[in-house]
Amino acid sequence: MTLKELSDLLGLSPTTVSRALNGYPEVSEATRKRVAAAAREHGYAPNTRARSLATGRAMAIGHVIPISAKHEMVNPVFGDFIAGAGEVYSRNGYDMLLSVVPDADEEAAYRSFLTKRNVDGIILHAPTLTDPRIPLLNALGLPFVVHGRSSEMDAPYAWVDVNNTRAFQRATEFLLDLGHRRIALVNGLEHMDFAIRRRAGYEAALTARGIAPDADLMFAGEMTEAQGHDITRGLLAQPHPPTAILVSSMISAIGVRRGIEEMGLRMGRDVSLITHDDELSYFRNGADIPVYTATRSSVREAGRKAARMLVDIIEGKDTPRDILLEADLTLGRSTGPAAPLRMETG
Amino acid sequence: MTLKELSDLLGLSPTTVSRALNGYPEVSEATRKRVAAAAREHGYAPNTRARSLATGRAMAIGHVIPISAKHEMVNPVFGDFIAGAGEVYSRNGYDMLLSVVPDADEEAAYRSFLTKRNVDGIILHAPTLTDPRIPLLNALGLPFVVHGRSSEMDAPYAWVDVNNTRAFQRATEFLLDLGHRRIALVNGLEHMDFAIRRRAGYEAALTARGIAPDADLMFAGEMTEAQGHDITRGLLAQPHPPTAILVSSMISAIGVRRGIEEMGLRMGRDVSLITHDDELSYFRNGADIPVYTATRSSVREAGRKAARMLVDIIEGKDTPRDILLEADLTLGRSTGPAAPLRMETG
DNA sequence: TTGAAAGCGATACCAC
DNA sequence: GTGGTATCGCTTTCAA
Repeated sequence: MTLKELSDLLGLSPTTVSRALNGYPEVSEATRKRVAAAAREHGYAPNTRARSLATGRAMAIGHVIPISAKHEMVNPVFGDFIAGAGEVYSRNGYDMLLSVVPDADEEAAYRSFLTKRNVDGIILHAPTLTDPRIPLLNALGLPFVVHGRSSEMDAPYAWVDVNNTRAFQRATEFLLDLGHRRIALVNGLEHMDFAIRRRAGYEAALTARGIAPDADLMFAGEMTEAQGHDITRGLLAQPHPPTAILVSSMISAIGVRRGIEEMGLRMGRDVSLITHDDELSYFRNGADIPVYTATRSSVREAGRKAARMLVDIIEGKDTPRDILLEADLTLGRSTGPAAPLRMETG
Repeated sequence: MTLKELSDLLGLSPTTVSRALNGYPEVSEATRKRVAAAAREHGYAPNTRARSLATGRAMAIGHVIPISAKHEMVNPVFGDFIAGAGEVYSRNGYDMLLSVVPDADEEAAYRSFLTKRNVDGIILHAPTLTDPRIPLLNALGLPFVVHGRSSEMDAPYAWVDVNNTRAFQRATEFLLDLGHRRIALVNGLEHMDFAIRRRAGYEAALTARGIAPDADLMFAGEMTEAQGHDITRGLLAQPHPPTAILVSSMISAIGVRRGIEEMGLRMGRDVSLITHDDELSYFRNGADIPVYTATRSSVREAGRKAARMLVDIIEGKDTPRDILLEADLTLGRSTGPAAPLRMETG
């Protein structure tokens, strides 16, 4: 069913039917009702391509998911972010275009979005400390919102981020409060902005208590099961192993747990663990003090916020240009008795 | 830069330029070279929307990601599947359209793809035992490939699946070989086809050894951290707890591990664990016998295969209509000494 | 309040 | 081997 067919059916011109359906004011209420009814009855929906050819708007938003050429693994938080963004898009009539590219080909992907004109804007994922994609997109004139920040980039850009620094600072403080002194950090690759911030939070907490960050306890790498596993085995084989481990990713944490198990150690007694984006990562001590890190639900919320921001920018609406989400674990779900992250005092 | 502008520049007609760019045979080699050079130089790329309006083909493929209305969680395997599919699409000039919808609205999403005509085909995710979307898509006449199967559906359809039955049968046999007799199953929701198959494999292995499947050890639910956690705490509090747990999902397994830790038990001694889609899930006994389950890499491979199949179907090429992948853990990565999944004999 | 007609940017048929 | 032109389905200006 096309607009023309529908209008023939109604004995109206395509013009009028189009106006009725798109809420133009000059159509009489009676006509509008009649048109809407017929459209519904015959299951009419405008052809997206024809519409966007006519309007010059694609009604689609692009997400470029960079995947590591080495490990070919997709960070699972993308799934949650995208789910959040998708909600907002569908409510606003936008499609979501996903482009999965090896990290090297990213620039080509953006240019292709521009030249093919199939998106009205894009969401930038996984920004580095000084991300070259930001000036690129600014130069291309394609509206965009960054999921995360690019701290050393001075060009202005819109962003949505969780407070990584604070999350890791709080988590570290919490472990310190329990009496831990040797706390390891299993982090993402440190050209990533989020990883830098996480380490900064971790170091700030240590330093504030007069503990010098120990390079032997700090690790950065791609967040895979194998990474967590290998690092943990190495750590726990040291003469002075850490008593607690702070892990940047749910996936790495799987490996960390495996490593601890393989060494025959017991969680919460021999070693304690805080994971950043695990939905179950609520850790409480006896006094019910929450630790702040990001859960998968909060990533989803970030997706919603970023999509909202981008849609507003595209449509010329007034909108804040940056949002910092406090990823508060009190949002997390708490079932049954909590595991103590205790420090052995014996 | 549009086709018209480019052709004016070259002193040719848009027709000729279009033909040159699209590899039509009647263009002279000289012209083709000249056109290609000019196109490259001026960064010309055809407007996707105009092209697909003219050809009637969208050059895009839709994925509908259903999210549970209750938990709002996205199964992380989608990320891996989509990464695999994305590779194939971009190599073949297709875009990927993602539609994230609450499971209730799925049918509307398909119809909307059809009426808006913005995809040439779709990938169906997470099929149930008799999935109503299959006859729906058949009726709509939209080409599709199912990621998984719908066992009790008799209509023909194309699919790509991992061998869930065999994976769980092998994993169970492996635990039985180690001496385990009380093996729990933490499964996905059992209206899902994959969950039914996994249970079937598990039960087949038990039955073959003369062990009657015990309903008290079998659980089905949404695969979240909380699910694994809650079930595990319940299981381990029983008078006769299982000595091993077979878990359908990496995410549930995070909760299972938490549960085991919280009960103060030791992995591999008090309880053993096999997880289905964890990249580190290579488990070996002393004799280096691999256990077959699906890793994230194999899901990615499934994504590639499904995309390839769908593209071939859309383009009218000859292609197999079903592929069963053996998800072989020997594909998995093996670092360091493996953890024994031993059975205590004391 | 409604309609006719000109694009939007490509492809494809038909002449030459 | 090349070019003119209708066409895809819609929006939008201009007239009525």
